[in-house]
Amino acid sequence: MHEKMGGVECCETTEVHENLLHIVEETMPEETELYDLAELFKVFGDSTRIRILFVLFEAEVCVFDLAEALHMTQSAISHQLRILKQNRLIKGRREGKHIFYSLADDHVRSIIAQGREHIEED
Amino acid sequence: MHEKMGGVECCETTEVHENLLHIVEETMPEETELYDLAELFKVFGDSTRIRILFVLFEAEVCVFDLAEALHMTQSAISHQLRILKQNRLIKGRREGKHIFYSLADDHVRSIIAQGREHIEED
DNA sequence: CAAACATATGAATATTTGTTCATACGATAA
DNA sequence: TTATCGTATGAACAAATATTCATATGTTTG
Repeated sequence: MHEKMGGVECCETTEVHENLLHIVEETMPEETELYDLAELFKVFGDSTRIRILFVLFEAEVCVFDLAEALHMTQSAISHQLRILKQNRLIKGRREGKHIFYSLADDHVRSIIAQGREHIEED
Repeated sequence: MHEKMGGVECCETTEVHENLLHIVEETMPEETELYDLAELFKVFGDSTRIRILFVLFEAEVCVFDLAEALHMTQSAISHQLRILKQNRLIKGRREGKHIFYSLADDHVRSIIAQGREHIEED
């Protein structure tokens, strides 16, 4: 009887499968939200961007100073700022020739804080 | 006088730079922690792994059932489980031929929750 | 023991991604 | 306006990564 599932043999009963599939169907976010979530965390998944965020934790800083503080090219920083801005992690404010960047909201702080907590476990 | 900074001309005074560099030096985590942080978030930065985690939010599940629930190859799932396990986001428990996977701790839940909150802003 | 099942893993491939280089854009000052 | 400064951006290249395929490992059953 079990072999009639199309070769599927894993686990004891088919009930478990149906139950799981049902629960997954109910609680799994929509395809677009899953994609956006992954996209968001991808932004945090680069040490250069993380370092930029740590600087912006302390002050509102222009591109040039960010580049200097992190010992990186203005272009490299600018490219990363663009990604951070697109994902609404930071925002830019123009003041003459400068553009000063700062955190967009406090989720950035709490997400990174949670990450640090996880890492600092033994 | 400003030109003597080695061509550096940005921003009004050199004080700002020194101040920023000092603050950054004080508050920036160590190189290894920054790398580990980025590495952790990189793990969340893939929709397949996110989907696996959402399944494990609901139940302890074996590899085969995960593959079935997510309509993916056993091999693809296994590769991703390895990454999740290496970063201590999940843990495996052997029971006969099966290996049941579950969340390692609650940081996983809260990190993803924070991510969803950020996304669900207008 | 051999056979079957559940899972893991190495190699190969296609795609994604971060940095560099050159250049363009926008604002200000002369 | 022209020159200069601060920033943005497109193309190119190298490095990282997710999936597939084939195969190996480990466990149970006959």
